[in-house]
Amino acid sequence: MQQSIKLSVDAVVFGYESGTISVLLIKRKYEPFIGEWAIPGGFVLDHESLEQAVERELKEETGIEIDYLEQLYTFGNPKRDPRSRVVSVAYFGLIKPSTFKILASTDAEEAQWFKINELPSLSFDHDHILESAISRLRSKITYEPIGFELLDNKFPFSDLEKLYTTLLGRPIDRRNFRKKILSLNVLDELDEKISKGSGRPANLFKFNHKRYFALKKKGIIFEI
Amino acid sequence: MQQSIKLSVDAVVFGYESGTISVLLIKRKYEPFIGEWAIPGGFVLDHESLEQAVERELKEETGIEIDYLEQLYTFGNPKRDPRSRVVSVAYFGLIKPSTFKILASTDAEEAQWFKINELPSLSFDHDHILESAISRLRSKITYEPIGFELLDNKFPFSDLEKLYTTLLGRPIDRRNFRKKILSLNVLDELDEKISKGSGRPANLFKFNHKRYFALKKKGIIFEI
DNA sequence: GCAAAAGTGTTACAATTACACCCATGT
DNA sequence: ACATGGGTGTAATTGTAACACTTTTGC
Repeated sequence: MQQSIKLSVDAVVFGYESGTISVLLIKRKYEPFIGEWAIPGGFVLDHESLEQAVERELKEETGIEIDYLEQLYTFGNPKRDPRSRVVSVAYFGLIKPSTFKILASTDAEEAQWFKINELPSLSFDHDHILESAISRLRSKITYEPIGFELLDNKFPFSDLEKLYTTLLGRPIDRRNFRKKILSLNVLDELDEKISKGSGRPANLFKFNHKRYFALKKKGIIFEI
Repeated sequence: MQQSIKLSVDAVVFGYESGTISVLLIKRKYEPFIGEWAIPGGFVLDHESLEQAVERELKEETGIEIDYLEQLYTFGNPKRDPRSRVVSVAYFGLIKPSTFKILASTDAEEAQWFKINELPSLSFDHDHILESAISRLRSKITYEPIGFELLDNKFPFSDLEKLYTTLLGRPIDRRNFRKKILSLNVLDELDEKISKGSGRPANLFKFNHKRYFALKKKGIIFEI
């Protein structure tokens, strides 16, 4: 068999901080679309798994190490790359604010965070990939606790609430939300408070992975 | 760039008839795993889209034309094919009983239906792919009306009910189920009855795609 | 003492569940 | 007339949604 299809991976990485969701993009160094913005990614090496390829490319191009990674979709339109046939397996990644802050401060010209409502236009079919990723994030947050992957290990309840209102694009009743989340019993309340300058300091919470997986095994599912 | 990864597609096709779900498998004609059962599929040609490749392979290997097709997942473990690096984009397909019956009757040795609780062991990582597909089918049926793709255009309500009890693996209250489905207002009751030999003849229903897509646009989602 | 964010309960309403008998046909 | 599968309503329970005031801190 003769086949000249190339295989690449791309990663849409989301970060969250104080009410805004951002995506990590890179400025292309090579043709085609040199100088334009694109989702980080690249060709898969013969010996490595797809996940390894994503992680390698992310590190090479943006210096980042990802906290959460899942496969999104494989884009295989024959014309998606103008030069040759390239099929791309797109991934969906999340990072915690601590990582976000480090990266945001290194004023690298090649990699940059963009708020998801201030996106530049992208090369290839990357607009399309990004759209899929955003819609996946929005819907997934309602039935799996991936939101916690966008927050630090310890967080005040209001951060979680703000994240949800941001992603869902509508206000949430604070009391009902808190009741519902706490009733799942997957958060541990810590003996620690955080103050944000003004106002009453908030208790910190921690997501309890063990308890969540135990619930999941029993078939009890997260739902907002 | 030098890359020697090959790209294939595989399709897990489900069919349903009178209380059992079946999967279409083929007996391999070539090495490796010659003579063993596998999911239909093959290499993607340079010029064709992934969906075209799936449809072509399905037709070549099983003679089938699919009623519903969606991408499942891309399997890229470097060792999944013992001979060389092959990444496979797996698809998930559904056919209606009319198609099912035609195929089931042609006693082709190469392609055969297997009930999902009487599966043979499969070559490559196809057990794994099949597992993913089954779990996708089971969960997807609860939030999207793909069940209708497993029934004929006209069907008695009891067929739908039986399909759900089969897939969910538990009994459903007939009255509640009917109430819920009918309240979605996506079924048209026809002026036609069907008799299954004994018992009261059943009214036939038809899934109304237009009405469903209209609902979906408004953000109202299917849920069982 | 006031501005700012955190924390907390109750009631009305909607959705889900449980449950059993009659109906239309074939033999 | 009986066996077989189809069709139907109501009440109890549970879950969801709406809603406003008090508490703790910084300035």
